[in-house]
Amino acid sequence: MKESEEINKPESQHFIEQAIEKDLAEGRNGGRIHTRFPPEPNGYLHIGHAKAICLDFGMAEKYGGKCNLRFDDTNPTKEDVEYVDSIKEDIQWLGFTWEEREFYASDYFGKLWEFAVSLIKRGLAYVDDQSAEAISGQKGTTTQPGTESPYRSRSIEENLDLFYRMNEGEFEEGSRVLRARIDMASPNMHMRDPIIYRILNTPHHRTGTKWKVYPMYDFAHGQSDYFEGITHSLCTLEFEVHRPLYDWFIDQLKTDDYRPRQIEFNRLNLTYTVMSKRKLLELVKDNVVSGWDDPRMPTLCGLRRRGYTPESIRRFVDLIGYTKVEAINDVSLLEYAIREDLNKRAPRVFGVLNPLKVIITNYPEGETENMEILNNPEDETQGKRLVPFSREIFIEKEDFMENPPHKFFRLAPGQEVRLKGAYIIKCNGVKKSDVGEIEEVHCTMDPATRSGGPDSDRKVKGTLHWVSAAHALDAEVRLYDRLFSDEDPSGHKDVDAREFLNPGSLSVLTGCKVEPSLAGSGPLTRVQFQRIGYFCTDYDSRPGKLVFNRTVGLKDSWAKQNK
RNA sequence: UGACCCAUGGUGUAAUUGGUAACACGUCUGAUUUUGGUUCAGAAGAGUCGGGGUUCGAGCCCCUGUGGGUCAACCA
Repeated sequence: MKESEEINKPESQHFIEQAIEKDLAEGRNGGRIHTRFPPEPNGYLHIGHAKAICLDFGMAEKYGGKCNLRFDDTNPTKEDVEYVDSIKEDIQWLGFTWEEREFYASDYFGKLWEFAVSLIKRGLAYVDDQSAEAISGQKGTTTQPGTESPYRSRSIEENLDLFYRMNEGEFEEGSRVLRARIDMASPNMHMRDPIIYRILNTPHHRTGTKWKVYPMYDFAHGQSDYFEGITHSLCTLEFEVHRPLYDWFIDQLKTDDYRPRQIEFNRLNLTYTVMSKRKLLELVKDNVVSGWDDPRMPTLCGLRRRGYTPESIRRFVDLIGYTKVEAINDVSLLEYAIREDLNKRAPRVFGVLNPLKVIITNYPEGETENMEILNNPEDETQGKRLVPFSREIFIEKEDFMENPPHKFFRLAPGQEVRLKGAYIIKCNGVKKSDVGEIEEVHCTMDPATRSGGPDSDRKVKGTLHWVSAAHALDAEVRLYDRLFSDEDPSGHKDVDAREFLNPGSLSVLTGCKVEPSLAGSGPLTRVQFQRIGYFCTDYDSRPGKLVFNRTVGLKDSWAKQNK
């Protein structure tokens, strides 16, 4: 039955899978599939990278191939080992492995140098002595062809000599570059004699001061693919115009039938979320956030600390798909993915964000009962826990109203509610302070309504969570409205990320009370506080205090109704 | 006033490659429920950017227009 359904409903493939299967069918590259994930170690990975990671590793997995991890470290001025380590950690956290295939573009500096020399010898590259301004001035515009550099037809010997001397440290940064000799009139700007090597005096995090010249992205990426035997070089849409140049270099390099192929897909955009690495770096450097792993950040480590599971992120990526459309994905889909996952795995516990004391006047003073409660009603294998109950408890302030509107199902004078896992109680009155604030709610309980008791199936309008005042643990809770503010920066061009990370998106609640069963729960323990939402214990806890980050809220139709 | 890419419910994707628009999220009902959660049942919502053409038949092919994106870093 199930099988026939699967047969009738074939998995639809995205265009990249189709392209790969076509290549496979045509026997290209000997039927090999080999991809790579090529981050530049200049920042932390964010959820946008997760989309690329899932594709690169996913395609290799699906088609019995391999996926390399390759750090695209051709610009020492921006890169650092700190980032290398975090990137590796995040990929593994997502559940992928590159096995022993950890590579660096800088591994190929020697080969790249030789290839450049070979291009010079073939008259396909030359040293240009002009300034950056002069070169860009000659580039022409998108509608007008460029003009040729006066150095374009230097002799091979002179080019060779100059290129060697560039790498000896004889010339200043910016004084000379090596350019590919292609076509200054090409309608594609990238083909107008692109710069392929520049002089940089910053020491490289891996090769130190060995090199004085460094290859540009276009002169490193495709060749690195070629050196590694990559068959499918998957990248984002903005590299589409680079493809002719990618192919041009491969043409000059290849010696047999093997050739890597670049395929572009749409990058991940999320509503209300700033995704630019440069802007995220600003937030970190200016201490607007506590670090790359601040739970408000869309970085993988930020999401992790916020309580997102790797499964939920992979599921989300799966849901949004791969196309060539510049899409903006709604965060609600991400939130759905984490809710779906946590709903299955997170144990339910009681917690009270804004405590309101309830005194059960007919409950004996000093007595304590341990209520046995299912950790997850949908999954009995998660067991039960004992929650202490006593005369004085806390409930959520929001769960009591002195003058309730119509259809308010919770506690109010004269109204009955069930305390989940315990008794049905009825409110008889309140005690107010001099200024009229409600300090205590006075209730009576019905012993026969204890969970499992004779009258336990009596229907009441609402069920509240609660925490015994004497047993409750202090906690600090951080609520995040969204990753960023209500205004949607994803549609804006050059936004200042700070403007969108408004302080209102984070509120820190102290004086919160949680169930004693939470004592000693380690960092990144994910729980669902009944009626409040899904939370994650933070490793940033201070001694003696439990700190929770809200992962995502519950769907709350009552709140929605009353907006 | 160029090259390349893109256009399907509010959002993201599908459509056996030319056979009469499907799925998920979101939204809205209703039922169950010791979480106003979950689960379950159901509904509304696009006729596929416009205009031509080919065809018995077009979301898929062709032409043309419109709209959007990318490209003129010694960044990746």
